[in-house]
Amino acid sequence: MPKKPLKTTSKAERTKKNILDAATTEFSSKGFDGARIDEIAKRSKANKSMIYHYFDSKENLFTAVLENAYVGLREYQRDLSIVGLKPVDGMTKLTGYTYDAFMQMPDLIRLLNNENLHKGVHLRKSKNMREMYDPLLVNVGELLRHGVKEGVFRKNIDPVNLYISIASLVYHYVSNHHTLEVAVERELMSEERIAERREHVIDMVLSFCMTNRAVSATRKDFSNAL
Amino acid sequence: MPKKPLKTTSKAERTKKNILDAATTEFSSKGFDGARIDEIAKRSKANKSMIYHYFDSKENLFTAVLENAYVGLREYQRDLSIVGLKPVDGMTKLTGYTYDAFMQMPDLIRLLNNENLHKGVHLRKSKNMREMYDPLLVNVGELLRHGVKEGVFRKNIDPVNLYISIASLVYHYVSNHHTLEVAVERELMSEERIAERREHVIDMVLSFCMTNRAVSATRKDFSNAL
Amino acid sequence: MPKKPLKTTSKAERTKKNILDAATTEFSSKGFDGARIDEIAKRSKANKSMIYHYFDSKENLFTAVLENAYVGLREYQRDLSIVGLKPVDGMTKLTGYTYDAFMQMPDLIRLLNNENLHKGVHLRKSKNMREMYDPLLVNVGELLRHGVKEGVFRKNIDPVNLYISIASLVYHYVSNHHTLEVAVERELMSEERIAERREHVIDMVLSFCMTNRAVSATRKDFSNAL
Amino acid sequence: MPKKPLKTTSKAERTKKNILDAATTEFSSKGFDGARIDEIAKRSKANKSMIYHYFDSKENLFTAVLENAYVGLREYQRDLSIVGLKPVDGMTKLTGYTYDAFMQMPDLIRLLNNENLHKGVHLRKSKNMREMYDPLLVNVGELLRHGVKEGVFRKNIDPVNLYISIASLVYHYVSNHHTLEVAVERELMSEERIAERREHVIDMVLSFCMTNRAVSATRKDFSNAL
DNA sequence: GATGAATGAGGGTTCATTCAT
DNA sequence: TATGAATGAACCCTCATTCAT
Repeated sequence: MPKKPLKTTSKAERTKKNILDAATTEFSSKGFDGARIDEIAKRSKANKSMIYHYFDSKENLFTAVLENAYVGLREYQRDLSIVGLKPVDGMTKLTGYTYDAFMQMPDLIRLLNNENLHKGVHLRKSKNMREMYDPLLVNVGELLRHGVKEGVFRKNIDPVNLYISIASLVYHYVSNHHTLEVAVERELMSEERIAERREHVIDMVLSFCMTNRAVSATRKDFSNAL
Repeated sequence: MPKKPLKTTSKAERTKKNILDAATTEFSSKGFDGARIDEIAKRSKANKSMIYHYFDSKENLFTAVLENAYVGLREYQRDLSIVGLKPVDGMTKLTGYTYDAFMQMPDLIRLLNNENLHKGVHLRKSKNMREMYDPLLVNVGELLRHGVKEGVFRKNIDPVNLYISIASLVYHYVSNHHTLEVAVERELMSEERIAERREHVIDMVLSFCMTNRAVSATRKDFSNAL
Repeated sequence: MPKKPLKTTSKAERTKKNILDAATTEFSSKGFDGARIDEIAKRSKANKSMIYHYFDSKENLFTAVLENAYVGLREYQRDLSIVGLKPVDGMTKLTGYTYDAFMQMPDLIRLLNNENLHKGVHLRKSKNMREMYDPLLVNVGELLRHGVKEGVFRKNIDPVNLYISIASLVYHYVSNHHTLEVAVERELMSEERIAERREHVIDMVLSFCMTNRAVSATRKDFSNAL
Repeated sequence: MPKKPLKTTSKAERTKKNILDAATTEFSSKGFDGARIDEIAKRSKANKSMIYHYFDSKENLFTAVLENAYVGLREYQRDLSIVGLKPVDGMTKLTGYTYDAFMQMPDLIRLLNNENLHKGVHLRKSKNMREMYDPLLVNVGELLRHGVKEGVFRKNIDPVNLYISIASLVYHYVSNHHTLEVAVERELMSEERIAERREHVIDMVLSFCMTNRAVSATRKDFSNAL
């Protein structure tokens, strides 16, 4: 008779997980420098020393958090299947899916912003992350090639820049909505606005890629917006 | 013969300016929480107490820095004239100009990221900044209207979302290039890449706005990019 | 056999106690504003952070010190028994005992002076202290009533004012002896003077209360004192 | 023809006076360590450097303030005349007058408390103050002698201790009313209470001095006070 | 005599990290 | 593996004092 049940996460692992979760919340809401180990300990109900036992230092903990969040994104992205779709449908789905992904992961966005503030040191240090290719990037390339072959997408589109643009259009809206709201004097995170933005981004990406753009018939009239 | 030269900024003002400059560097490179008052003092060659004499608190100093950088951007933007230009030329110039502006102001971008981490509290608190409308936003609206009237731009484009998109395409590249570089395994801030990106962004904006897109004939061939 | 000895105060409690003791010395000798946390840390051999760990702030530490000293006084006072004594004897004992108490607690006196400088904010904030009635006050009332009933004490004496007077006669001598010494050009804290003062205070209180004052036959001759 | 009018306080003197007044307020309300030079400068509308010009240091300024307040008290006391009064009337007047004096000078009381906290260093250092004899002390001695000669006052009363007692009964009430109020749960500084206390103190002093005490017929009934 | 700018030591407080059990 | 106590460097901020004009 085994002492430990097989399929159980050990107490140790649970503690570690709790710490990681608490750290994710703390780091993403306060940034690396604003985050407090004490707070992470309190929130994870772990003893402070445990954090050092498992993660050695604040820096390492941050890296672990970042890695973890990154994996989450990649996993989310890998759930998307565009096989068998026509290029336009694929691009639409891909863009929308990416949009949804980031909308659901504001934590990751804040972590990445922080990482950029620190010039990407943690990301660069982590072998895991460097080796984790981005499915979005691969998919964009794939779709572009298909689309070009079928004549629906323009030639000469740099997939890397397109990838960056899709990410930009999606990411920036979540990342900077606080300051954007002040500039545009409009609330941006209401359900309606979020849906509108989704349409807009897809429209933008397709307009850019397609040789003949089919304008959505259902589009709202913005002629009096400003 | 006057004792004092006429065009002298007072010593006090110079000190204040030095502090503000040093603080801009420090805050934008380390973020609010990572920034050190001691470092600002050292860099500005001012005594630490002077900082408090002129700015009362770290928080206030940050607000002053943000405000100052914001004003810089607005002034830069106001130098742009699109009067008399055709809509397409205007939009091209506007987008390119915005791109250049942000490329030259990485500090501001980091400050804004930080401000978003803190949910925009400083920005919202500052009456000055809230009242400073964004020329880009106004110009985008203007251009869209003209373009629609002349039949070169699509109807039904939301100027606010377009404004956000232009900002996104430009801002994100500067803001997140460290993490993007890891993802796309490409160096992004070389002169060549920066120029390429500029083209790309303009292309994207025009593709989106125009009814009949004129594809740039000189566009590079990216078919083997990935 | 138990691993831990039974009567051990935990290490934490000992540290806390050390801090409180050191703080009492520091606050009572320098006042709230003159007291230095660094000094308290040094004297208590505790790390400065421990002070904040246990007491949160200088203000709270002061309150704790005051409370602690107050409790000390009340405990001292509660040791006094006047049951069964005749009113005059009781009043004599009570006054003398109070005198002795304050003589032994110059720290408390300085703390109270400081508290009065700060308008009693700490005292008023502390529920504990507000609820701690003063045995002296109760006893004075009791004795007066008995004495009046037995005809040895005058009617119409306000116990509150009498209480205050006893406290005044005792307290002021300890509290202000430095300036008094300059005014009267007499050293006041010698054993002899202290004893003399004790007699004087008791005499004063009795003179005030009694209907027929019995003049002490052994009283010194002061006719050439000045 | 003189440049300066003779009987005018010069601007310099006025500045000095303003500083002294502001310093008195500041020191008496915050104590030596709690007082702020900046605050004194602001309140006196003098430049901070002027304070150092006239008074050299915070310490010296405090001494000047104390000296000044002391002189005020002495001057007040010197206005009292008891010549020609019968001993009992004289003692009554003297005590009442002292009571009134202290009631009007809470600032001085706080300064003296502070001085005692600092063990009287400033007072002892000031030759002026050490040489300023206390009229109260002289008068007490005088009255006692007359009273004894006329047979209305007891022999064997130590004038120094009596002097201290009168001061105690008066001073403590003003000095410690904040903490006393908490202890006796009674508001102490209302006009009525102040008047009551005055009666009480006089009664106490006379009871102590007189051979045959005449009990005031108008005395309130306190038998239910507690 | 008066002003405004500057100085530097140090004050209260925080926080990542380690030690002892 | 886990706990609680302790550490020490450093952080933001204050304040008495001085300098230059």
